[in-house]
Amino acid sequence: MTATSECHATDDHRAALRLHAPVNEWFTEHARELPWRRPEAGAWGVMVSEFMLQQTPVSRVLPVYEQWLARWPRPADLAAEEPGEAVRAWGRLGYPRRALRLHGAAAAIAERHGGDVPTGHAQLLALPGVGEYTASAVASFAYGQRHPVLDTNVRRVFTRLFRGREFPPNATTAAERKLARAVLPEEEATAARWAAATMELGALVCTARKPDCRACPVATECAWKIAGSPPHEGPPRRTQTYAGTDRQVRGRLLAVLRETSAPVPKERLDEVWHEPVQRARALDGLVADGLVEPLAGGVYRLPRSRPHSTAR
DNA sequence: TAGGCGTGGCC
DNA sequence: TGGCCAAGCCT
Repeated sequence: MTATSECHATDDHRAALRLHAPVNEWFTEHARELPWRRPEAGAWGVMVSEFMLQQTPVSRVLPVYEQWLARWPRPADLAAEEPGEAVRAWGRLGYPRRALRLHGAAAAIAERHGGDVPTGHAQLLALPGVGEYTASAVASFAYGQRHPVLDTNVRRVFTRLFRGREFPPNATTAAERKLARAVLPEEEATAARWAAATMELGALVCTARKPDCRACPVATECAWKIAGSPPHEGPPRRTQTYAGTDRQVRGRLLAVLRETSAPVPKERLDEVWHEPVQRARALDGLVADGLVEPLAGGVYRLPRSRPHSTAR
């Protein structure tokens, strides 16, 4: 570690001290009322919401979240269910492997943690589908712990505020983690609130396309705004193609199976895509992922057997 | 570590 | 219109 970078972190830390109060006060004033922020949501509600919100907008999560919590109010309720039912209830949220992983996480919680969402960051991280972000988010939002929470919103806010650039790098860097830790409030409850507040600021004000700097509580401190809001430089931001990809085929195949409780003959699945090689590859991929269960006689259904070990 | 993995709304 | 974007994870 060079002296220069140590100094940089210290400078960031000093700069951040002036930001904690205005950002957290802005959050008090402007935070959206979301069901997983209600006290009665509990840690399980927080965890379910975090899985569903991975790469998926709040507006589309809301109805599915309500149905999910009503049907499976505790981890053990979901764990006792067929994994295919989790995939079905996932509906059109996208990335259905998340449904399978949430089911696996519920099973692990039931088996390893007595049915209660664990409080330790390492225990959370060991659950299927829980990465660095989700473990920190659950520990922070559900249990009020002090963790750097680096999601796409926070990365963008910090990049603008402290680095003077419009967008963060494609992949999260060690420098970003260091920065997030350096600017984290010392006091536990303040840090947990800061995590939620910086995320909300990124979601509502410091947005990717049209940041509303007039509404920003720390606009006068923002390095990017002070620099004249220079446009993004460097490598183009990673974007995803979809039309014509295996993902689109997988989506169509799974949509058929979600809507049918009885096993579906392969001929019915063949109707969703014209190109046989890609169609077969997509179906094989779904089977390999445990999202589809092949039965004897060329029929398919959502998985009944436990597809994955809950160990990790 | 780059790339696979859904879906839909927005401008 | 179509590229961009949305509270990532996993290999």
